[in-house]
Order: sequence, then C-alpha cells, then structure tokens
Amino acid sequence: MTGKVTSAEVAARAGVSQSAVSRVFTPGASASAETARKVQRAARELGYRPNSLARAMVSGKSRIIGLVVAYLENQFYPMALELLSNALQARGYHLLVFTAPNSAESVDGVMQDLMDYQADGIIAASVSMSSDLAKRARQAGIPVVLFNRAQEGEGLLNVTSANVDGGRKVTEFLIQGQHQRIAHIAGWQGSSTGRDRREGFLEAMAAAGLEPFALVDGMYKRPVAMECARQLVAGRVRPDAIFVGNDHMAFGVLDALRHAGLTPGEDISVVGYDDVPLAAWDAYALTTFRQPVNRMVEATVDILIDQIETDNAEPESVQFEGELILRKSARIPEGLANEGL
Amino acid sequence: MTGKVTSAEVAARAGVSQSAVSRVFTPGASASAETARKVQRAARELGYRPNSLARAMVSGKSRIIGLVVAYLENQFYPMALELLSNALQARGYHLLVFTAPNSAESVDGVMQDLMDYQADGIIAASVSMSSDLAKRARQAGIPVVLFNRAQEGEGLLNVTSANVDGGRKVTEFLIQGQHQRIAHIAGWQGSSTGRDRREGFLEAMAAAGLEPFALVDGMYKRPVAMECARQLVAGRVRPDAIFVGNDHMAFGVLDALRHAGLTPGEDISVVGYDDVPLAAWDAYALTTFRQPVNRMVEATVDILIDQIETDNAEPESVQFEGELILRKSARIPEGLANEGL
DNA sequence: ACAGTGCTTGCAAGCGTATGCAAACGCAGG
DNA sequence: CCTGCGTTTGCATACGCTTGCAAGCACTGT
Repeated sequence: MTGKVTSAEVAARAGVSQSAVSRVFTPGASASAETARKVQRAARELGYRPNSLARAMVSGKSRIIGLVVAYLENQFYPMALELLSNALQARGYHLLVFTAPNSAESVDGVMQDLMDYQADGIIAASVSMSSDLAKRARQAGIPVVLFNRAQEGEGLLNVTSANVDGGRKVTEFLIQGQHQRIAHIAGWQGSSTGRDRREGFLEAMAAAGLEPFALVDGMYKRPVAMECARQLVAGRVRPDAIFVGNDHMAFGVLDALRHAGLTPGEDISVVGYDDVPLAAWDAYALTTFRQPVNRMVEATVDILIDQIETDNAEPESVQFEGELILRKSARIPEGLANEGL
Repeated sequence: MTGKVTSAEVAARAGVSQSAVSRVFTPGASASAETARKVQRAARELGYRPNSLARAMVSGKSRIIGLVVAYLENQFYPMALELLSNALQARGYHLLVFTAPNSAESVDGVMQDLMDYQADGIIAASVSMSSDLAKRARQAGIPVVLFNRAQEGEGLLNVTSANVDGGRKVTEFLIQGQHQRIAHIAGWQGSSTGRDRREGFLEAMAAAGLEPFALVDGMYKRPVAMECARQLVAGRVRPDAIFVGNDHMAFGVLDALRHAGLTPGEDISVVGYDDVPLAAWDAYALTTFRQPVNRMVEATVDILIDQIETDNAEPESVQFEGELILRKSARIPEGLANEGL
C-alpha cells in the first residue's frame, strides 16, 4: 500500500510546501525547527525516504562509484573490494560493481555503462583501458583512478605500491640468502605491476652480478605458473629460489613443487607478492612482499572523493612502500629475525 | 567540452523531435529507418548516450540489483559475486554491492539505501534481515531473494542447496568409512545453513545408532574452528573424523590438525562443505560436499528477474542437490571410486 | 476518388527532487 | 511605530528522459 511516497505527499500531510520537505532532508538547507518537526513526523508516518535517483538527476551527483574488476579468484581483489565498499559506504557513496575480462573492449563497454549511470567516479582495479575511453571519461568530468595498475595519460590517477622497489627487495633478500640459481615467474607482462616487479628483479640481479636462472611470464594465472614451476624443476639442474609475481600464482607453484617431491623453504625457496590472508595460513606459510592494501584503499578513496568534491582537482598519483613478510617458504638469511607467521 | 549531451541536442542536430531520439534509443519503439539513421548519426557525432538515471526515473525501472553480502574472506562469496555480476550484466542489470556485518540493524540500513536507489531487486547473500524490513521491501514492490540462506515469511524467496540432505550424506559417508568417533564443528547456528547441516549430521548419526563424539558451533569463523579442532585432539581420546560446517573453517581445521602432528586423511578424516576452488588445491585436497553455485546463481537471477519483469509473480524458493567430492582429507570407504582431485 | 489501415511523428505531460527568487515574517534598534 | 536585516517559506522551474495521445502520412482495396 505504501508503495512510493513522495515529498509532495509528505508536504501535504505536514501542511507545508514540497520545497520545505526537500529542505528538511537536505543537510545544510534552512528550515525552522518547527517545520522540521512537522515534516519529520509526517515522513515517519508515511514511511517517506527521498528518492536517490531523482535527487541524483537534479543535483548531478549520483553518489555512485563504479568499480571495474577483472576477476575475483585472486584473494587480493575480494579483499580490496570489501575495503573499498566499506570506506565508500562510510563516506556516503555506493559501489556499482562490474566484472570485465581484461581486454580493452570489454572494459570500455563497462565504463560506458558506468558513465550512463552518471557515476561520480570510477575505480578500475587491475585493468587497463583504452586512452580513447580515458579521454571520454575526462571530458565527461568523471575522475578515474587505477587501483594497483599504473597507466599514463589523459589525467588518469594511479594508486599502486612501489613495485620496482618491491621486486628489488625480494630479489635482494633471496641473494642475501645465498641463493645461486634464482628464477622469476613474472606477473603478466601486459600489466605495469608485472613489468615493474620484473624490472626490480632484473636490477637486483644485475647489481649482484647474477644471471637469472630463468625468467618467464606466468600471466598471473595459476595453471600457467604451475606449469612453469614443473618445467623449472624438471631438468637436471634446477633453481634454488623462485620469485613469483604474485601470491595467487605462488600458491600454485608451492603445490607444484611439493607434488614434485620438493620441500619449499628447504630444497627450494619461494617468495610471492601481495600478502593475501591465505599466505599466512599454515598450509602455505608463504614468504611474500606485502602490499599495503589498507593504505592503498584509503588513498584511492581519498583521491577519488577529492576529485569529485573539490574543483581544484590536482591530479595525483601515489605509490606505497611495501614490506617483506618472512614465513617458511624461503630460507632466511643469517641474522634476520622472523617477524611473520 | 562534450560534457553532457542530451537527447534534445541530438534532436536539434538531426532535425527531429526529442521524442524521436528517445524512440530510436528505446528497443521496441517505432521509428522509421530514415529517422533512425539521422538520429544515430547525430548521436555519434555528439557522443550522445542516454542518461540511465533519467530513464530510470520516468520508467520506474532502474535496472539496478542490490547485493548485500557479509564478508568476502570465505571464497564462496567472491565466487558467487562474480557469477552473479556476470549473469546480471548479461541480462542488462547492474550490481550495487553493499557489505554489512550480519546484524539485523546494519543489514536493514543497507537495504534502506538500496530502496532509496530504487533497486529493482535485492539479493541478500548469507545474511538475515528483520521481518519488518522484509515487509517494507514487499510493500515497496521490491523482490528480495535470499542466497544461501533460508528464512520464512513476508514473501522472501530462498535459494539454497539441500543442506539437511548434504549434512546427512557427508555423515553417512563418514560412517560408511568405518569411523567410530565423529565430531561436528558446525556452521553458525544463527544461520539456516548451519542449523540444517547440523540437523542432517544428527539424523544420520541417530540412524546409525551413533553418538556424536562432539558437537560445537564454529560460527563460520576460521579462528573459532581452529580452536575447536585443537581442543578436540588435545584429549587422550580423540575423534577419528570431523565434519566441518564449511570449507572456510575446514581449511583452518586442517591447518590446526597438521600443526598438532596429525595427517588428515590418515590419522583423522576431515570433510568440509561448499567445494570452493581452494579445496581442490593440493595443499588442502579437501574432501567436501559441493554446493552447485552455478545453478544457485542462475536460479537466483532467474527468479529475481522473473519477479521483476512479470507480474504473475509466483513466489518461488528452490533448493539444489549437491554432491560429495572425494579428495584426500578423508578416508574413502572400500569400493568407492575417487572422482575428485 | 475516397475511406480505411497501419506507421511515424511531434506535442506535452509527467517522474521526484533541488534550488533561485521574491515574498513573508520575526525581531531589534531608533 | 517604522525601518532594516536575517531567516524561513512557497512558487515555479529545471534535470533528461519516456510515453499516451492525436495528428500526419503513405498506401491499399473497392
């Protein structure tokens, strides 16, 4: 019966104008205490709530943030999604979620949908987008921030961790641990994170005068990484350490190595990247490089809302330092305390 | 410069009325080929796209589906989320995602938000809601379907797997495997899934004339389940099998048991529930009861859209059969083929 | 040639809200 | 009592679109 109650009905019952009702429900608008009371009473009795869509239409602000994410099997993304959702809800925004295979076309299609919904801003998690689309978004005045992915041009904002640095630190840790034959199963080379971590790896190796034992692209895919691992240890001489481009692949690598009869942390060292919750579970106890998701999410939300709500939109990209988390999948150099587990 | 292009501007450029433009962009509306061509041309040149919000306001259909989910650490939910998102996108709907701690108040608050956005329908994944709220949603004409949770009343739709049956089958499997001391670390007893699986367990035990070795509430929380497991095996006489209320807890139980020096599948059998992808990974190789997520998602979407788009809204609740997936965490009775891994 | 038929098309009225503007009001100072 | 100022209020419009209605149109059958 209640169906849809409009501000006009509330106004009628409260004996005031529709504008009065609107003002009572609009923070920062002027209304006398008396009016407010009458309106609130009527609203309560009728079960009135302002229609967000109508509000969005006239104000031009939908308070909707679009999130584009490629896939959720890698635990890093559900985590980020949950944190983002919470942070945005706390600020009065809402998340419209899209999944899109990481191809320019599908991402573009999805972004169009978002723009059609007048999203106030867009967060693209680990996907790349066409520069044409980026331009369109900018023209439409919709800020876009790339989460965990860097990309130049058209005023795109990036929030990442210091991936080159991270890759270097992981590698230095491995070198310091007296490993001689270090391989890298890299993250997808079509992504900035994959390339940057790989670059850090190469830098550190070069600095130490070492040759990579092997260097392959794991595509951020578990089966691919597992196959790489199998092949790496199939030969007569095998690596004594593998730096894997992210945790998700690293778990597959650990499974593959154990399947081959090796004991990670003793026969061979494995280090991942991300530090998803699963990495801390006993079954894997993965030594890994932690991306500070919390701070990345906070920054993403801050930057985005800043762009939306203030006009002096100073385009800003940020990069956070991570830290190595020591667990059991990699030999620990003498004199380094174990802080993990 | 493009900013916001309206249908009126397109109309002006194409030399037709604004209604004509609208009709060209509305499937099923009448427009001559000639008009369509002119309009599409003008639209392309100006970069016009219909404003979904305005469209939603007048048509009363937002094509937004709300998803309320408690937490995403349990891999079951990201999976469901991804599938739901894909299925809905394919049907032209979009997902507004909310996370809410599983308390009636916070769920209610979130649902209010959703109703404010004129969501066409709501999917509540594993959360319960106040009957008051359910009534409000029904009054507002917004169909609500409970995913993986059953709850009576106020025309709520439920999509679940046959949990009592599943619990029974798991337990029968354990009994058939000659286990003598079977414990159950149950799912949260505040949820229908937790209660139903427990009921199935008790039924099967009673039918076999066995007493549960232990029966505790794991709250669907990993740390709680781990602690339960520790205590179960701490005594002089310990269980030879544990049926755990879901996979997420079961992984913790496996970790705890191994930590205590036991080998799951040999010293003790562990069976989970859900069959999330992680259960198939070597590190756990969890024997578990598979919930047919794909079919559950399809049904959820079908039912929801049916309720939205057709008026003869026959409230429907469905329940799917699951199947036992044999892996390595539990002893397999003689004569049963291993289909898992 | 004319009425009838089936498409197209433009007009105009909304959908529910926010907000600029001007009128109304209350109150203090003179 | 009047003026002046700040606050509150209602009126009317706008946001961008869909859709009922009736007029316009091109054809067809007789």
